[in-house]
Amino acid sequence: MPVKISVQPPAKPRKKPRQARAQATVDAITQASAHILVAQGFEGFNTNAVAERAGVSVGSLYQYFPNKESIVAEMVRAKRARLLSGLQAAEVVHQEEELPEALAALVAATIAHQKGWPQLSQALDRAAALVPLSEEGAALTAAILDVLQRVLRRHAVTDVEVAALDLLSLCRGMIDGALLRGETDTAALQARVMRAASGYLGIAAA
Amino acid sequence: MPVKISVQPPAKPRKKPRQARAQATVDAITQASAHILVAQGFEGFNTNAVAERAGVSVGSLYQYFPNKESIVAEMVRAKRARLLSGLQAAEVVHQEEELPEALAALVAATIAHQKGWPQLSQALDRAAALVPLSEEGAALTAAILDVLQRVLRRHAVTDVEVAALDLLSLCRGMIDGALLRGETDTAALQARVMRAASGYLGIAAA
DNA sequence: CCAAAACGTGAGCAATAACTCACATATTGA
DNA sequence: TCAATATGTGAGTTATTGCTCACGTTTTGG
Repeated sequence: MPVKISVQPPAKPRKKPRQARAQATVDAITQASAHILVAQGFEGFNTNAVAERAGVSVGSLYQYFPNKESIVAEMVRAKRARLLSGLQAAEVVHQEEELPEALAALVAATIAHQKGWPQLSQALDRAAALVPLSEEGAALTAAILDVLQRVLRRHAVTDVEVAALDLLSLCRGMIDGALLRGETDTAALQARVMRAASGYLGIAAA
Repeated sequence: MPVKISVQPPAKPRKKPRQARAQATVDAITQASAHILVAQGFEGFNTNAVAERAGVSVGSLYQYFPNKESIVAEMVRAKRARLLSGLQAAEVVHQEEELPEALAALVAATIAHQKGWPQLSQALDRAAALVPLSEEGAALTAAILDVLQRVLRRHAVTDVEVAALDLLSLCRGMIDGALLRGETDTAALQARVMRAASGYLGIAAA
């Protein structure tokens, strides 16, 4: 049994869809992948099942994705990109306000981001650890942390690197847990997360 | 493609090891499983690899575990049992003290529990979602929440059910994140977690 | 000492799944 | 109109892996 190669080029690129029907095929594949990831996890995520559920042939799948990992990698990339947009928007809008308000905006953006389909959010987060991400995917992760660090630094928080990581872990944990057990009152959730985050930073909640 | 059967009896039991060498075999299997889970995740966790790494034959493996899921289920059960012990001990020792001190003891127990081999802790937490746990495993999870709820209730915290879940998510997230990125200063970590938890509960840190 | 029970072995069966390829159909641009 | 290009197909190849079973070895109890 040969040991897994430590790092290999994340994915030899395949062709991009040029016609509308090709884009529809790609969309069907990612949709089907989402459903299967939620239902079965990365275990049980196989290209034959994805193709069948998407209503396309495996051959079509491999025209646009070089391997099954790349499907997940692309989904993770897209999700990270959406979160980053949300956070950047919140950062800009609340640029002039005090820390509690700015933080509240970031937390709200994170909750909104996970709220749509929390099971998929969780499945992708788990799967992200098992596949080689694209360069862009990794860069997005760093950019997300950057936003948080910038906001904290602007408000004179000390030990910004650790604080950003801690706050991200804290929020992810609480939000994920609450949404997965079916909580729908996002205002209440937001308030609870803010109590914890404010306590961490030693400030009063907004 | 037949749909996965929703719920089947978690595991038909196999024989228990009676002689010392049999116990050694079982231990070798769980040790090997730990290494493989850490290195490859539940993906890449296969019985042939486990047996080879353990230095036993697959046949021996299947004498004590009815299927590969049951190996993980047993590891999860054992880990939950250890955490529960730690929490119960902390609960008893700090029974007479105020909430900040009692909470600090619980947090310390949780950190100590994850500290030994954080990668394995994380791998097991992830894998736990993918295998049917034994009844005992599920009961242990409930018991862990119970300890937290008892402590909170004793100190007149409101909304104990939600608070217990939130605190558990919050701690898990922060502790996991910090230990996985190699943090070794557990006292500092404990202080940061306590700031967040205290803020959540609206009390002063210990 | 010896039979029965416990333990250990590993080749190999059957199922699954990643991925290819030879070929068919649809669309486009001139 | 029609070739070039894009897209779609799915049976088949190859490798992996969960698990069994027929058999050998070690330990135990009387």
